[in-house]
Amino acid sequence: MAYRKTPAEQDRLKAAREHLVEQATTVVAEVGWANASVTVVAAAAGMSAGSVYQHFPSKAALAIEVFRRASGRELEVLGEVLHGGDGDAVHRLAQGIAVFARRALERRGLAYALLAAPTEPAVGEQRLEFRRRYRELFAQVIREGVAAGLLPAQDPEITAAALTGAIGEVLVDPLAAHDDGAADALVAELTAMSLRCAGARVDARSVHPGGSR
Amino acid sequence: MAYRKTPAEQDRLKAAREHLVEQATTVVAEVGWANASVTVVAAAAGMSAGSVYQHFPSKAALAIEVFRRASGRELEVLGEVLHGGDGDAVHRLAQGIAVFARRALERRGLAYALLAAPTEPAVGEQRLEFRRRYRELFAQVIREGVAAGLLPAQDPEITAAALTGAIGEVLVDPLAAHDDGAADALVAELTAMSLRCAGARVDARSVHPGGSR
DNA sequence: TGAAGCTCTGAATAATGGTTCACTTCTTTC
DNA sequence: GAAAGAAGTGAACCATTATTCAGAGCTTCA
Repeated sequence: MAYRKTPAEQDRLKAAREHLVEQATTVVAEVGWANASVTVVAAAAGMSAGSVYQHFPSKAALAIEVFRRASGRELEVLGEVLHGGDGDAVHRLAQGIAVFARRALERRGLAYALLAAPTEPAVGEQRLEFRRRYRELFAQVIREGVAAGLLPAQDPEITAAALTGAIGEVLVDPLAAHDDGAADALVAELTAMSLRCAGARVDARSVHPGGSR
Repeated sequence: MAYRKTPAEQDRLKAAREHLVEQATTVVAEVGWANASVTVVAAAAGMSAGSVYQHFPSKAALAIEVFRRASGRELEVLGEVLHGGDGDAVHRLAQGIAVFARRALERRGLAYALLAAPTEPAVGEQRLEFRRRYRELFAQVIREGVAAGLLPAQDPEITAAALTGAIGEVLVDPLAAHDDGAADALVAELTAMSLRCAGARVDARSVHPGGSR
């Protein structure tokens, strides 16, 4: 046997795969899923179409990886703020929504691709899956808030679903727009609305539209 | 000249077109946009694939017609309840949401296709367009409610967008599910949540989960 | 250095599904 | 009933793209 993959070679492959995923993410953020063909994505990553299949068994698999990574990051950040943050449940809820919205508005192309852009069924399923997870995160905080007497009795799953949908819908237009006027006002209004939605007594003081992460 | 389209013949053509649109709607409701190929839809309407092009210049045009009609009906019903209904703005808002949700739950397949099922870009654009219109309907009632002192100061456009997204997201799972358990509870909870969202003081008495239209 | 075995390439292939079109069938009118 | 012209048919056509694969070029190791 005259050839065996050396560790360095393995690293190189892994790095190439990484680079491919990153570039694919960029392409998707720029032109949307529909226009991100294998050839275009491969070219952006500086490789040929055929090489993509060295790293992924199909285009769908690559698309899923791109989606999961990007969405996973957001989910993680949201989870940290909602459950690892400080303050009571309502405060954390407000913070979480504000952080989420801000991050989205800072990466419009990507956020739009993840939230709304038309895509192949495989990615659509991921979207549903991740929405379910966002919902679960929200539901936990809401349950906590209800238990602490900060929020009125309600079905936390429904409010959580509503928040997930509401945030997405409120952001869609601003994300598609080209100017980013009034991002602060938007975030403040969205947060206030979300708190009402959950039944928190509106207390503008508990919201700090500042720090964007 | 030995042939001229007779009125009866024109009617027959119009009826055929009508039938095509209706059957296409049924097919879409049953199998989703993705599986509603021209051949399948044509077969359902009892005609050949080629004949579809007698009535529509392209598959996309037919899909758009199907979407606009079905969504248009819902928009109309919602508009009637929101603006033509009786009671104050808050009451009408609650009624509108309840009616919308109920109608969706009674036509799950169609509602799912209109609200969430993956589809070609042309229909996706229609979806955005119609969501904008739903939003506008909600925004008007909310403005009215604010003006009447029934709702707190807020950006009606944002709350309206939020309601649009929230209702859709809350319904997605139940629409996809096969049992229709607890539809009443769902509608009641959704309505209450929506009212909180708009900032109405929750008054369960103002909601009548009854009559489904 | 050279054999072995890998990665990379990109043109060829395959599959899907909308669209066309030569032909058949039906309607109208004289 | 026959000519003129429209509607209907469905198999062939076409466009688009994901996927494959034979060959070129590297990397490893004796």
